[in-house]
Amino acid sequence: MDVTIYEVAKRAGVSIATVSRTLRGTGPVAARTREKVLKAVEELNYTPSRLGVSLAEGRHAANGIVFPDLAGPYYTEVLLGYEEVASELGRSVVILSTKGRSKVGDLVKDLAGRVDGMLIFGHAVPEPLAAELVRLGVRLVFISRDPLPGADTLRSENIASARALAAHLTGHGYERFAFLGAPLTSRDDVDERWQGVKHVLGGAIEAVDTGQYTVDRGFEAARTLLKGRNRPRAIICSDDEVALGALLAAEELGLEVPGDVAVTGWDDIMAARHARPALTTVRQPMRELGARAARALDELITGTRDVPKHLILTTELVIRSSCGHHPQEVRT
Amino acid sequence: MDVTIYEVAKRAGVSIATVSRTLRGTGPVAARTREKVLKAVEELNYTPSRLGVSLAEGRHAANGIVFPDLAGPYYTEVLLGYEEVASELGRSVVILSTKGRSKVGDLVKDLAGRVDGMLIFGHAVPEPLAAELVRLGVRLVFISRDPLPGADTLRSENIASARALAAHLTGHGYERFAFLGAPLTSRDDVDERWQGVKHVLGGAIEAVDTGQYTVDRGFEAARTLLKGRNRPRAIICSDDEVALGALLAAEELGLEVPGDVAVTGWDDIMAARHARPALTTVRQPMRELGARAARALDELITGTRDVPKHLILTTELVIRSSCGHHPQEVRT
DNA sequence: TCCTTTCATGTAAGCGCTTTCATGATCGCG
DNA sequence: CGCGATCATGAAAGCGCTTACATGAAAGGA
Repeated sequence: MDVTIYEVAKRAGVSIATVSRTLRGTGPVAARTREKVLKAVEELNYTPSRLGVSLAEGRHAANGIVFPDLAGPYYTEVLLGYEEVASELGRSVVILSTKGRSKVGDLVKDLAGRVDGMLIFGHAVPEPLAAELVRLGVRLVFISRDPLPGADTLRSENIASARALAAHLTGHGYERFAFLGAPLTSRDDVDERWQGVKHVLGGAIEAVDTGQYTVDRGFEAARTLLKGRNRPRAIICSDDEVALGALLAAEELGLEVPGDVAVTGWDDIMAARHARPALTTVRQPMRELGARAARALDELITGTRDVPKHLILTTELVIRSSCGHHPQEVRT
Repeated sequence: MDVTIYEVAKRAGVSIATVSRTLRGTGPVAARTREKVLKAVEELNYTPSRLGVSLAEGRHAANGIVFPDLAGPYYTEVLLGYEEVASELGRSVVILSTKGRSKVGDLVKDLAGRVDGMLIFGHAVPEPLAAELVRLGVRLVFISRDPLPGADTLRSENIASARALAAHLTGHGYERFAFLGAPLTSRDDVDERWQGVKHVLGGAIEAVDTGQYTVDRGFEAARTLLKGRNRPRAIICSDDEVALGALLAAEELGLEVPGDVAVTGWDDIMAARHARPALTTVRQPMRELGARAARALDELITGTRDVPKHLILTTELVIRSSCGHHPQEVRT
């Protein structure tokens, strides 16, 4: 990768401006000259340096994405949608995970210096840093976060689907509930889910902290809960991973799901579909989230739009067997 | 992000060389001068342009990764391990998916121009392009691919674990087998798995094509197979996703796993653990693969090593309930 | 034939940063 | 006191590329 435009120009017997014009199609080039240039390019196997192009153009042709941790299918699916659209738009995707990293501020700013804009997940970046990035004029789209002045936000709908989920469970006749995976911050996705189910179930539901939204933490908290004196008839979990943990706990304690205790999740990840019983959950349009984020960012980067936008994508209740028996069981 | 080193230099009343020296610690700077520079940096909120630094240094401080498609937990886990080590080494990670993309060659070369080296999965990149990248001097590590002159390769062990898996199944007394998910290319991971089990089972096993290694394809092929006249007693699957499809097929046909038909997978993804029955599989050290790839690439990039290396990481047979009953069942 | 327009091409100035080398000042040693 | 070494700093040259603007040639129209 050591050939420069100067060598191509010399071999073709033209100026570097003509080489650039030929390759980029930005100006007139005589047919014969064009042939000479393309021949030299081929012989020398020349590919323009991304660095040189980006510096000269003043743009990186790249998008950043910052997430707390890629572990968990939710983030992966969003990344997939994001990368696909970014690539269609001619941009690379540079990733950064912040979990367990020191000097997050430096890492994020370094990333900002490499890309034309960034997608940031919820609270992967602390509030003061988020505000600073906005102030610095970085083009930003936040996912699953309250609207922030100067940046786009994008999230999935939580409250209505949480209400629908809770209503569905009451339709099974259950009267005592627990919400596993209490919200860690206010106004984030999980808090909205909690608010939604609490709206329907009121005093019939209590929130139980898991600390993190992982299978292991879900398992531990559910085991403690199910061994207690006040065992809920149904456990509504913050997300599918916590729900998978709850399924494991029920299994270990010899409890039937949904016969003894119903369990629901959120996200509709692969493992939720393949668990037995298959999890009733709420499907998030994760790829769509990523794709929409990439398009929103494109508008900001190209200057097509400079007024921040706040989008909410719909979610969908997915009824499977973990919440209870249904008169007409369908294949999951 | 518009502040340049010239503005900092002007405000501090020094040259840009002194600003650079101060920030990078590459040469002597008087204490008083240093204070003036740092003050200016703080007041102007200056962060060096990644582009400028990279062009001047002649290095990108970034690693690339090319995969066929991120869908499926296998790739995600590798990416996690890779990104973590790359970040420790002060490098960003730029991702590229090649599935369904036209002009893969251009995309990959563009990526090569943005990074100091790349990790490429198996056959995400066609053979001629792989050879061309090597010829161009790109620092490369391939995962799950036969040794290629001039590049590192890294893979998980397949044959020995496949043999162990097949031997375990014969220990259950089964005599008729199918291998679901026939190899698409020779000498790749799946081919090695097939060779391993065939070595043990010989004429007692036949390979069945799925076309792709997905749940849906596994489901279709397994349904056809299990409805046929020559139903195997055990299905060894190329990977966990195909195996999950086979579980679904058995379920739909009212067959008990492992009572009527045993099923095994490969990878040990989350969904394999949470399926019921939980899948017997072979655990790939996916994160370790990614981490090792990042370290190998670092050696090539820094020039610590310039002789290609070929590594094989061990895999581990994980016995769960899908292969048959065991005298001492353990929690999965 | 002359003038205007269009095509084609090259020169030069950046884009933002790093670093080599030259220079001046100061300090220490003989 | 003079010389050599060390410290501190700035000027200049790139790193690889894009593109505005100037210039010459050719073509077309009056």
